[in-house]
Amino acid sequence: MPRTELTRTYEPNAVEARWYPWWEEQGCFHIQPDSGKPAFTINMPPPNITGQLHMGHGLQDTVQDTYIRYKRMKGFDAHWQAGKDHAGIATQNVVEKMLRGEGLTRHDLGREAFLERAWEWRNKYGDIITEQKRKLGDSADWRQEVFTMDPGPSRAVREVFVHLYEKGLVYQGDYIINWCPRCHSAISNEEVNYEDRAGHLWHIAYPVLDASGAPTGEKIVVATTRPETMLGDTAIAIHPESERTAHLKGKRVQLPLVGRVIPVIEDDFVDREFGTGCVKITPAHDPNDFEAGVRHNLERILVIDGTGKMNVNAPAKYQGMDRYECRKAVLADLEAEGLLVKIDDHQHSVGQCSRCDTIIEPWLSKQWFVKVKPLVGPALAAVADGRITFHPAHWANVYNRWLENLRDWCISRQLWWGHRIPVFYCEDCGAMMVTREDPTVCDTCGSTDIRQDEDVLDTWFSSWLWPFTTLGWPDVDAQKFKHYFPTDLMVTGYDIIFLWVSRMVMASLEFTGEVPFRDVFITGIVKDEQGRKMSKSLGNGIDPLDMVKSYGADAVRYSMTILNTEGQDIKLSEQKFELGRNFANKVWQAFRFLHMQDWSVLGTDFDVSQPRPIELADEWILSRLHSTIKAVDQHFDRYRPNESLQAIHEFIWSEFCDWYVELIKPRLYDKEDEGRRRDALANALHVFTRAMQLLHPFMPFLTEEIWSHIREGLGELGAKQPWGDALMMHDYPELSDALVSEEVEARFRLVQGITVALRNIRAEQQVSPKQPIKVVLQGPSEKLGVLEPVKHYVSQLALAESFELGGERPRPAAANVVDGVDVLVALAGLIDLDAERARLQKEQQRLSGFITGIEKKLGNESFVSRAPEEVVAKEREKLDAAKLDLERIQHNLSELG
RNA sequence: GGGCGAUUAGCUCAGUUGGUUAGAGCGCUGGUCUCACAUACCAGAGGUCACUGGUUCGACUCCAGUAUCGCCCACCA
Repeated sequence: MPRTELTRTYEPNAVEARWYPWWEEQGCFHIQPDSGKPAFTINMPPPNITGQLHMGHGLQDTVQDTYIRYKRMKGFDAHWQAGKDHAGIATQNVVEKMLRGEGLTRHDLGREAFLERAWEWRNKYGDIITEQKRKLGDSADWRQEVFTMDPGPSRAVREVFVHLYEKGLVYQGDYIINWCPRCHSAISNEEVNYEDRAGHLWHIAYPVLDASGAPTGEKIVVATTRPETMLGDTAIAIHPESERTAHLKGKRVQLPLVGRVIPVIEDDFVDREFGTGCVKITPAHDPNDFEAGVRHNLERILVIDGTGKMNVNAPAKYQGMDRYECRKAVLADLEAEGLLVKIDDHQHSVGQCSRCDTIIEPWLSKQWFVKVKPLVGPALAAVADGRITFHPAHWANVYNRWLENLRDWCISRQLWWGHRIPVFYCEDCGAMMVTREDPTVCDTCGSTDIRQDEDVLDTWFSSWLWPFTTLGWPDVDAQKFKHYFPTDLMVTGYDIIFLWVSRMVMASLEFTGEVPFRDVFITGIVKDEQGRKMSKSLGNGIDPLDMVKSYGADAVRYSMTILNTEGQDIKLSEQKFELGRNFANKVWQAFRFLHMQDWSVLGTDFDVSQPRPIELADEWILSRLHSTIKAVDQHFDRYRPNESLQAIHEFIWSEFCDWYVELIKPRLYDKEDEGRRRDALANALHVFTRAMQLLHPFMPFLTEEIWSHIREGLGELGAKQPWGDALMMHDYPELSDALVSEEVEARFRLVQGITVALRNIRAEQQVSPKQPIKVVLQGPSEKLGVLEPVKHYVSQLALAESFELGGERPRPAAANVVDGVDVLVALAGLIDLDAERARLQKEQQRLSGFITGIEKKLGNESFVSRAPEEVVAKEREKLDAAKLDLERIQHNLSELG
């Protein structure tokens, strides 16, 4: 049967381009809700439609796809729910930028036309990121993809808003929110990034007035980092029990530059020690001051508008100035009046908009909020009682702490792109209506003059519903919802535990009564080589698509998986992808070797699913295979896919390639005996195909390619195999405990030990690898008995021309001791006696130290009496074995003279 | 100010419930272009597990404290 020739090294690009479309055509990714299979569901964190693939996806998609493929092969109806996020602010920014290029603003277009442009943009560019994800091999059923602004999720958002409103959990009110003067919108606490900045603390003197309103000459000094806000001050606060400021109680002061007379109030939020002990109060521009204002019924004067400019409430000369321009002006004017008494350098944290980095203005405005307290308790309970488990577990602390301190969530955004708030106002009577369907008449006065709230909802207001709205909720009878919800696994970085994970739990419990997912796999963050976050501004990002092109998607997946050790951030450099490329090539080479054998010997009844253990090497590799299967499953179960892959790597590279393949070569090359050739090849193919199945979830392209060559190689036989066409649809190898044998592995370890000892002698004595050596083994008969049937393994692996068990000692000889067996190499004339002596002496020293240690331990009465019996017994065994080895070493030393 | 994480070989990191005089990859040294693979093979060097106490028969592992680094949270006017 003719076979396609394989490339000399693995070339991933062509392979990957071939298999992805084929999988999609074959429907390999399709969900099967009717199959009767149990569901396994992961909800893919929906990328923004403005998103570009970055290494965070490289990491997280790899983890998710690996689990999806693993579970699919394990017989689950694996559903990786894909979707995309409309990304309110980000998208609106992009579209507005595009408009600016045309010399337009969104206001020029008007709301409707603007939204049309936004949809156009979404339709044109919104799928780029999912196209990129395909390059990684993501095996999602893309037909199921959902967009946050699709009718389904939109209906769900509205349902949820109305539900919460009816329950009193959504309310509107005037509060201090984080305002971005560039986005012209409120944002939530979680969308503000704080950064320590060097600033100033300006000390300003406010003249004190007497009862008649005349200046007493006394001044109160307050300190501020934002002098421009003083224009909106409506009080000065002191601590009620502070002696330092007691004399100011009940006084009034005149606000400089403005002239307003404002009271001194007493409030214990003031820190007595800090600064002068006096605080200026600006209720409209500071959250603390706002609270104080509520307590003391103070006027709230907004002096900055939504664009960051001073408004009509500021004195005329400042009106229209930008807030920072105004700051300068205010300072200059205070200085001129002699009221600026001190300027200190001051380090303080400044909030910035996470979307555009503009400095946030705490700003009083009317917004919609979610009352979160009632949602927190159930969310905490779900983790506390184990319905949800974090991996690693310590992230539950972060989750808990955040929830415990959660403040109400500002959900209204002054944007156009997003889910419009379903609140309607009657223009005639002012009645407010919050409804599931758009009202046409006012339910209070019957007027038809109705206006919808201008604002849209925070993007996260649709995201927090994602695990169930993607599956059809609020239609709780939807097949997908019933079959796939609650989902099984959530994979994400620790940076969005607050923004997303905890909110999904709250929402899910409130609206479905169920947890959204059972396990949360928290990955580290991908950093650059120096541990810095990858960012555009630093230019230190590594583009996953470039890496796919240079090293192959499987290599990227391999490296991201293997580097993803629990709880650690990943320090990434391009070089790290060589790990994956090299391993892919190693697997390829192993297959090339099998591929170039004569497969016609397999006969017509060959069944690749059957092991064929004929001799020790076969039994050993099967035992190792099944030990590996067991380990892989266990590590998957404890959410350590890196260790699963490590185990597979070691099995293939260090065990299959380094030992098994080397050992079956003589059998494969046996011209005389076709049966021997067949058995060796059959078992090797059996083991190798199992290994490909194990590896498939991690490296799908490579393994699929190899399987296709196996299929081709088997010709008509291929069709008879119990597996389908696509490797990815195969069953995962099942563990067979019967094939795991510690006794077999122990025997093989002796072979390995002796082989290494001989190679070591070769290296130390600088004997060319080509030069055959004469070997004699001396030792206990049971050990020699074990070796008897497989001594050809050793002579083959170490190139021994003769190999005697229990023969006469050659003199002079290089010697090594392995597990009580003397490994002696006749090296007449060639031996470097000094090197040999040095090596033996070193070994002697090591053993003596070892023995002393154990003897000390065993000499300790408390150890013997208190340690478990088996531990003591093990120590005794170790001691005996070491003593035996030491004796032999000493004997060999004396033989050297 | 509070919390979390890290500290193990030159580098990047493993080390499962305390019981091996500590493991891997990369790098390094020496030897091999051996008919699957130099993106490889063979052999080897290299660590008082940050520090100090404690618990224990026994600590890289558990406890307390210290130091250094990193991250998160917080209403430092």
